[in-house]
Amino acid sequence: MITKASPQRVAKSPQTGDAAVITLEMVAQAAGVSPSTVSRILNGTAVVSGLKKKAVDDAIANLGFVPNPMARGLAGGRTLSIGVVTQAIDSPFYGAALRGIEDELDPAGYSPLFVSGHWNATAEARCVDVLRSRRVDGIIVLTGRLTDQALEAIARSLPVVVTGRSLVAPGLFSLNFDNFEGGRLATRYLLDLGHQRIAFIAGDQDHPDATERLRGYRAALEAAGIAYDSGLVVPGEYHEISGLLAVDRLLEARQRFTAIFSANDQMALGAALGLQRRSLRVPEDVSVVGFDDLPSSMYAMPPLSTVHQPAYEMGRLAASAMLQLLAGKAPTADMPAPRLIARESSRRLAG
Amino acid sequence: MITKASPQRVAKSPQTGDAAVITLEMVAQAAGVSPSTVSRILNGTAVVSGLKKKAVDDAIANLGFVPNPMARGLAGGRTLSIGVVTQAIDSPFYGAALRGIEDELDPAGYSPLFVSGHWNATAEARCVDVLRSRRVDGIIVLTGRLTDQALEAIARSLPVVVTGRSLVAPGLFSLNFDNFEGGRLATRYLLDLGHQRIAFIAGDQDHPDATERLRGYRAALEAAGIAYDSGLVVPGEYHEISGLLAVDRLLEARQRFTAIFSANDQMALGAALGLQRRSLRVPEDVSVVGFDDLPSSMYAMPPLSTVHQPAYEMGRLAASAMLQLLAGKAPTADMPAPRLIARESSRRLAG
DNA sequence: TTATAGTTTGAAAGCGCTTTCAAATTGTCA
DNA sequence: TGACAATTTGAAAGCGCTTTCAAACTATAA
Repeated sequence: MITKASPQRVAKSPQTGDAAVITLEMVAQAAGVSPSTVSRILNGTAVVSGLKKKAVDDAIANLGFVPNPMARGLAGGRTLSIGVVTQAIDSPFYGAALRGIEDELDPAGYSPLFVSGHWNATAEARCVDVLRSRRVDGIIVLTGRLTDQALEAIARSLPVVVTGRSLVAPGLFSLNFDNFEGGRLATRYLLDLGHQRIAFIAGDQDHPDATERLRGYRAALEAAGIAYDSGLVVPGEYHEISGLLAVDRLLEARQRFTAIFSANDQMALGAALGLQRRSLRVPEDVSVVGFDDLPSSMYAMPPLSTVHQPAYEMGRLAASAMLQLLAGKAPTADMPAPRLIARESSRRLAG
Repeated sequence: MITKASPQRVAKSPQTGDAAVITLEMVAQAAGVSPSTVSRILNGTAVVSGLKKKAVDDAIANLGFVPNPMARGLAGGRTLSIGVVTQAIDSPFYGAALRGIEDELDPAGYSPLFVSGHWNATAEARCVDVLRSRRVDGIIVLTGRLTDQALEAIARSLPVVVTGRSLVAPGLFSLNFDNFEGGRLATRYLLDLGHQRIAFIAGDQDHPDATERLRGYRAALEAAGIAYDSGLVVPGEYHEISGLLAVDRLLEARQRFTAIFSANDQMALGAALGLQRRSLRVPEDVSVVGFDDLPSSMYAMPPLSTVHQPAYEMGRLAASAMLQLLAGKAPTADMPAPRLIARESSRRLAG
């Protein structure tokens, strides 16, 4: 009589050369203990006598046992995976954050599960549902457009870490960069260089970070006794093209300005290109300062002065906060303060 | 007597408002059939009478049932997740590919699991082990440094799709971009513009794609009857800084050249900066052509001429090939041919 | 010494699903 | 109409782990 083979039986691990699919039960047998004991040792759930512990550890090492996360998840309710709702996985800014998350989660045995929300509340909600259906142990939300209430609701069933806003709720930790201070810093830097007419290319005003940066711009102006001129502020969408268009608008409106502060680097780069198209040199004719300090900004032409936003660090902090949340502790992470990086796209106003 | 609550019981889905954790068994009960029948309908494993099917579908919809992937994975041996070994999740090039993968996998109900190999064979092997321990259904390897044999070995236990090389093996599909043709195209473009002394900034020579691009460069020169001059070829590491350093080296060696072809955009941008530092204008004094066509290259200063490499498309194709592999079909995907994108960083040689 | 409390350990019951196997149902042909 | 094959369905056995519960053992007190 022929019995059908069990489906998808993994043969051999080509890397390690170990035999296939070692189960906890096999470890138990090899160590001469019960499966419960092996599980306890694996999870540190209970005290086990030194002798048995050693026997089990040896068996695990010898057999090359790797616990099956599926089974663990099913039985224990933990999947050792963390959902990450990002906005655009291919954005230079979020990319760095994702790497930070990965680097922090990996040593703890957790794996990130990235999903892209595309700056869209509906899509983000769907992402959360996907993550929930995958039974992630927690969710990290990188900024995004979900409402605070929606986040609080998620936090009722799952630990949540969110960046880009300040929110206090049970089961939720938020990690906010001081965008106001960053905006203020950049503007004051330009003021200190003697610039008085500083244009501002704003980000999407639905975003708290964009509005905060604008607020910082205004605050610095005010502190310097310079009246706010709404004609110098043009809206943007955080993409290069917005920066280019913004310059066109400013120039067509015949605005006078000697410097541009852009709410992010991508728009700053677009603005630089727009200026060059109009035969205005950076920084000789117009100084440009960005925000974010993307890795490539250092190599832009000219290298871009900008407010450094520690995306990688932010990812690490978010992940570490999540780990603390999962451990039942109250996270303590705090974002570093904004720093201005002066490069060649800005200079002292001549005359 | 007090019984402890089961651990981590999810309360309510805040998004949908549905009651918590509907199981297949509850669906079966609601529809008045056995769990087996529900499973069969879910997976299309067997024919089920129209009546029962309708009852089950209704029950699923009413209860808002979402199958638990853990349980599915445990029982069925499928996890509906695909491991993706990428090199740097925050690289502009790979970012686009990852998005392509995500976009293609998502509608099929699969989730990608991204891990970064950091251009390091050992790290990549570890990544594969992590993915295997997570019981992914297949692995997509984006280029990387694993040997062909290592990949073939993995393919013996798991379907594999690999980009950046041409490899034929059972259970494995490879998707290669024609880097040779790309290199040839860029070089010929420059030759057609009248350039004769064209410097080449090479990528890491351990990479087939880098060596292929170099080969294309040489082939174009040869076809034009121009002798290959190794003094015009400088090594690089695919990062901006390499481009900058390469220009320094060329200039310090007093090489004459009117154009630079860089094996990727990042180095091209670095080179442009290096040229500017030496008071050489792009494109007036030196034409620059890159490779990749990163999204930001369009907004570089000046906008960079480059060989378009369809990273997003590549991701989609890789994912779609994986889906076909999983369905037991032989994938048919093929990469689009290289295209040259002429922008402002290159121009006809004057005189 | 025996009774009692405190520890370590194992047996066994799930977690939510898939899949086998056999039973029940339906259809077909003599 | 009965005998048999073909089809649809359900019962039950896992998948590999965690966790409860109670048994077995050890230490302490009377």
